[in-house]
Parts: sequence; C-alpha cells; structure tokens
Amino acid sequence: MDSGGGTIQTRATRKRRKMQRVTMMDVAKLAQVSPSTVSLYLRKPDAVSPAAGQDIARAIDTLGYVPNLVAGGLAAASSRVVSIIVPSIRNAFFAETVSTLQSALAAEGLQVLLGHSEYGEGQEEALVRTALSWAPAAVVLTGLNHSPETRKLLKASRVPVVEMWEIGGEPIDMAVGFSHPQVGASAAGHLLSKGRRNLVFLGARMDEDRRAAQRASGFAEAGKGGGAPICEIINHPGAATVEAGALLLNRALQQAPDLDGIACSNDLIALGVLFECQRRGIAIPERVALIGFGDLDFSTSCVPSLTTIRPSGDLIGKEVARLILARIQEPHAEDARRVIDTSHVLIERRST
Amino acid sequence: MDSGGGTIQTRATRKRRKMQRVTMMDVAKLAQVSPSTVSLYLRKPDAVSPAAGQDIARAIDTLGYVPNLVAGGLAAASSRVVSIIVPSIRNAFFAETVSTLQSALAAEGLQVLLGHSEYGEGQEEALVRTALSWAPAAVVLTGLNHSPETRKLLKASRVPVVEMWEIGGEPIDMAVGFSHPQVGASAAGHLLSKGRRNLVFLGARMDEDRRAAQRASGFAEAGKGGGAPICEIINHPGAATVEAGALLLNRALQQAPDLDGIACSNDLIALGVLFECQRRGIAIPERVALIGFGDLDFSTSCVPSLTTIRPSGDLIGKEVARLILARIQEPHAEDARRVIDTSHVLIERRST
DNA sequence: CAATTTCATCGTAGCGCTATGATGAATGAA
DNA sequence: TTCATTCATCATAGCGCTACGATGAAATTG
Repeated sequence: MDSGGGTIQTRATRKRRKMQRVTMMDVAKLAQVSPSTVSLYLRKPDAVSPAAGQDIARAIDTLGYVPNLVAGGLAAASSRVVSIIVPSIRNAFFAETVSTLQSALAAEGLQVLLGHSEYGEGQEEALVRTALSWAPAAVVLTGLNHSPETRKLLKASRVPVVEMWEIGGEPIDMAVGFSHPQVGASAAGHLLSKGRRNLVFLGARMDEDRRAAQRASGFAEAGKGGGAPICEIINHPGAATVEAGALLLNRALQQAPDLDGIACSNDLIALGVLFECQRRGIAIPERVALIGFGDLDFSTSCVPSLTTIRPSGDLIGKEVARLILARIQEPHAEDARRVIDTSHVLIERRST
Repeated sequence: MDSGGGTIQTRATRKRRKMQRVTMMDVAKLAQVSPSTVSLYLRKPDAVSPAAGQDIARAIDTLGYVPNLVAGGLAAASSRVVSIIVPSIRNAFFAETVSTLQSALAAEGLQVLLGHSEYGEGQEEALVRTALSWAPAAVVLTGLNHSPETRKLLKASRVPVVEMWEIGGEPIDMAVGFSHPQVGASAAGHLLSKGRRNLVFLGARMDEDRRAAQRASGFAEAGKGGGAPICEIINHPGAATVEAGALLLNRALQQAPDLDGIACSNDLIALGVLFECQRRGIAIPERVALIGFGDLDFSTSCVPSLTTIRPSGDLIGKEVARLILARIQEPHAEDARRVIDTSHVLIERRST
C-alpha cells in the first residue's frame, strides 16, 4: 500500500497543516466509543444507549466540540441549508416571509442562505447556480417567472424547489402564493362597490416587478368590466416608495382630473398618495377613495386609516416551510399538493 | 491493499450509491487535463494556459458542471460563507444593512447565511454555534452585547468577527457602527436649541433593545444637562411599530401634559405620534416638536416632514464588507483599524 | 552548452463526516 | 437447547474538492 517507486511521490514529504480543530474523533476517544456512535448520537440521540449518550454529551461539552456541517453535508450529499432568493430583502413583504420561514426552518435545524436578485433575471440565474453549489436541502424562489436556463438547472438538480408569492402558472416543483390579477380585481371591485367610476392604478417599476404588473392588469380588466368609464394604469420607473406615491398622485391628477378612486400596487405608494392629499387638501375618502396593497404596519394608524389588501406574507412563509419539511421527511410523496393558494383578504378601513 | 481476511469487511459488499452528479473529474476528463488544473482554473483562471482554459470552459459548459462548494469548503477548511446574525430582518434598519452587505460580499463570491435572534441572548448563542458549524469566512453580529459563552466560542474559532450597529465597548474582533448615547444627545440638543424644555423620549421594547435604551439614556442625560425641567423616558413593552407611537403619545400626554418636545427611538414610532397628533389636532411643530431616528422612507414625505437622525445603515453594510474582505485577503494585518465609527447625521425638516 | 529559473500541469493525501453493512451480545421463539 | 431476531456499536470507504509538493518542458542565465 505504501512503497511505490518511480513517479510516485513519497508520502513523508507531504503533510497538510493538520487543523487543531476538535473533531468528532476527539469526542469519540474521550467518550470511549467509536466515531460512528458519536455521529449517530448527534443525528438520532435515541438510537444510542443512554449510558453512551451521556458519555458523549459530556465529552462534547468538555471539549467544546462544534460539529462541522460542511463535512457532514459532503458526506451526506446534502447540506442542511435552504437557499432563499428574493428580489429585495428591503421590501417589507419579503422581509416578513423570510423572517417567518427562517424561524420555521431553524426549528428543524435548517439554515437559510439568502440571496437577492434585485429583480434581474440574469442575476437570478447566477444566484441559483451558487445556491445549487451548496447542495441545498431546498431552494425557494420568488415568483414563477424564471429564465429557461434557471428552470433547467433546478429541475436537473432534483432539489425541492418552492416558488412563492405567485400562483397561476406552471411551477418548477411547488408553489405557494396567491393570484395577483385577482388582487387587482378585488381592489377594482371594492372601489366600484363604493360608487367610484373614475379609477386609477398607481404602480412602480412595473416593467421589472411582474407581480405588480399583474395586479395592475387585473385591476384594469375588472374596472372596465365593471363599467368604469376611466380606468388608467400609471407607472413610476423608480422604486415603490412613499415619495413615488406623491409623484404618482400628481401625474394621475393631470391625466384624469376627475378621478375618484385610486388603487396602489403597494401600501407605501398609498401612503405617499395620502400625504400628498393631506398637503393638497384633497379629502379622503370623500373626494377620492384610496386602497393599497400589503397591509403594512402603518395602515391601521394613518389618517384616515388605509383600506388595503393583505397578502399574508407570514402565512406564505409558514406554508413554504411546511412544504419543504414534508418533502425532506418524505421525499417520495410526490403526489402531495404542490400548489397552495394562500389567497388574499381585503381589509376595509376609512380611506374608501 | 485489497484482500484482508478476518474481521475486515470485504469491499465488494459495499458500495455507496455513486451520485450521478457531474464532478470536476468529469470535466477534467472531457477537457483532457487533470482535476487539479480544473480546480486551478476555477479559482485562478490566469494561472492556466489560455488553451487549457478554453478547453475547460467548454467542458464545463457541455456538461453543465456546477461546482460543489461543500466539498471545496471542506478541502479548503473554510467556506465562502459569511454568517450574519441580526435581531430581526423585518427591521428596516437591518434589512438595509444586510442588503448592502450582501451585495458587496456577493461581488466577491461570498454567500450570506442569515440568522435572526429576535433579541434573545440564548437564541444568539445557538445561532453562533450553528454559524460556526459552517466554517464561515466571517461572522457578523449585531451590537456589542453578547453572552460570555458566545464571545468565547467566537474567539476560540479564530474566525473574523464584525459587530455592527454599535461602538463604544470592547469588540470581540472588529466593530462598525456609531454611538447610541450620542444619537440621544443630538436629539435632545436639537430640541433644546429649538427652545423646547419639556422633553419626552418614546421608545419600545427597551428592555431587550439595548441600543434603543442607550439612545434614551443619552437623551435624558443631555436633556437634564441642558436644563430641561422635564425629561422623561417612556417605554412601550411591545415592538416598535407605528401603532405603538400613538399609544406612547397618549401616555406621554398623561404623564407630562405640558410637553413640547418629543424624541422617538425609531421613525416608525415618530410616525405613529405624528398620526395621533393629526387625529387629536395637536400642531407639529408649533405645539410639539418631533424628532425621530432612522430616516426611513416616509420621513421626507409625511406631513409635516420628519426631522430625524440618519444612522446610515447602508454605510455600515459597506464598511463591514470592506473589513471582512480586507481580513480575508490579508489575514495577518491585525494592526488594521478594528473599530469604525460611521457616525450619525441629524436631518432637520418641518417637524421641529 | 550546462546550470538555473520559470512555468503550466499533475498526482495524491487528506478535509471531517455519514452511509453502509458487519459484528457480536442479548433477547425471543420454537 | 437451537435458531432467528433485535439491538447497540463498530470499521471502513468514500463524498468532491483543494493544498501541497513534484515533475518535466521551456525560457533564461553564466
């Protein structure tokens, strides 16, 4: 086994700087069991005898052993990591979902590897590629709109994939979310039911944010179907911020001075509209009814309080976690429900 | 080398289900080079000849090879992962920092492993423990307040550690942030300079959020030092939300009916105060001057616009990334500046 | 032209762990 | 008692990659 002349390198000349890390082997030695038993204890504590378990626990404690999940992941051909890719973590919607999801996964010993694509499809593909490099237990993406290459990569990897915050198309694997056109339709329906006929939808960055665009077109369709003589969509090229809301209101009033109902693609925009109305003395809801989307923090408290549509970002997070955990525990239950509709709720407040 | 009788297991009986994963070996074979060369090409493309590089690139493309970073991390004894632990990702401050940090790290091929501690010290220790299990390239924590055990773990690991969003104590390794008492003092100073004397500081969850508590005490000290006859701190036990702001204002008016200056530990609370004032017809800034903290999205747009203190969450993210990258590239430049003060800026608007 | 240095490339030994099946003792059934 | 079954524990072979030093050819020097 040793020897080997000729071109074979002599083994004495080489030596990797042996890390002085505490390994499972050290624990095993101290506890006087084999490494396998330590490994077993760590993964399934009930499978080893109580006596051995105690010895091992004591040894771990004494040595301050920290398991190396990288090695474990390599050996097990799958790491306990779930890779989540969202357009932007600054967005309160996704922050909520990620937060919930993270808690649910952490409870089962899964870590979260986070990426944000900033709404770029090419960016996303690169992120998916690195995500897969970690042999993740699952990959979570936002929306159903991905490049063919991304879909191919993910399908080939055989890793569980959940697409969230959108349903209505063909998912790569599983999907949790709601229908954005329906949200738009609900908003329009609500304004129509309040007797409003001159409607405007205000959105931002809708060329990139496909889901906002879907809400807009759902709104327009329902508005026209409901007999609204005016039903415009106005887009702001920048991000969906409060400031954008003010700008959008002004543009809207120019284009349609008689408007009496406004839906926004986002509560932040609605808040901007609300402030601009305060500034200009436009009465809400008397002169203009206002409905947002997101049910953010401030929506109950603002003056007047904001009618909005709640997408339940936390529920989405919870359901995504449930699907992932189910798939990990039962990899072959492929017949399980793969698409979950978390629906949306319209919350009527004072602004309509 | 083979054979081996007695208790030695025969090798034919065992066979790990060889994954049909495309490995570096496959790429090497197709490109007719050794695996070492492929590895070298992937890490330092300039170190291989252009001809070989092209062959390898073509082979990678043909096979759809995705490198296994888990294996790489194990071999290199350090993964290209930076572990970030924040109290809450829902908090806009941290979302901003994490977002910036993530972009900066991604540009250098580093991934982000995210954890949130929900302001629990025990929670944090568990998170640090799992974080270290990934042999991360660096660990980023929030604040300087950590359990002794956490500090010990991190120091023993010899992993670069950055504590962010707070300076003024002894960091474990490096720190990027600003002084919270100074922020409180600035707020008090500003209100005093506007002739306000009956001051109140409104905060939430200050038993857990030590940094908010520091802002409060900095405020109280400066207020008293500046001769304010009234200078109270009022705490809300729940989260720092817009709704909490309204509740806090009402409590404040009960405790100190004559108050004429309010500082809030957070712009969200300030926004709640602002709305409650609108509701109750309290004129800002005439009757009460209001200053927040955070310079969130809405602060420019609200009515009246909000005087606030900007902590520069994105700058913190950038500086943290810089420190980490410097340390990774030059692990022994231990003499480098370890504490960076990103300072704060008071932005005067209409509310004071 | 020999001696030295550079350069691209290569072969191999781990990195620390888990999966697999083996082993032998203890237990139950026949 | 004898054989089958359960149970806790173990030995070993990789998982896919990178670091290390080796190798031989080409370029440079004396």
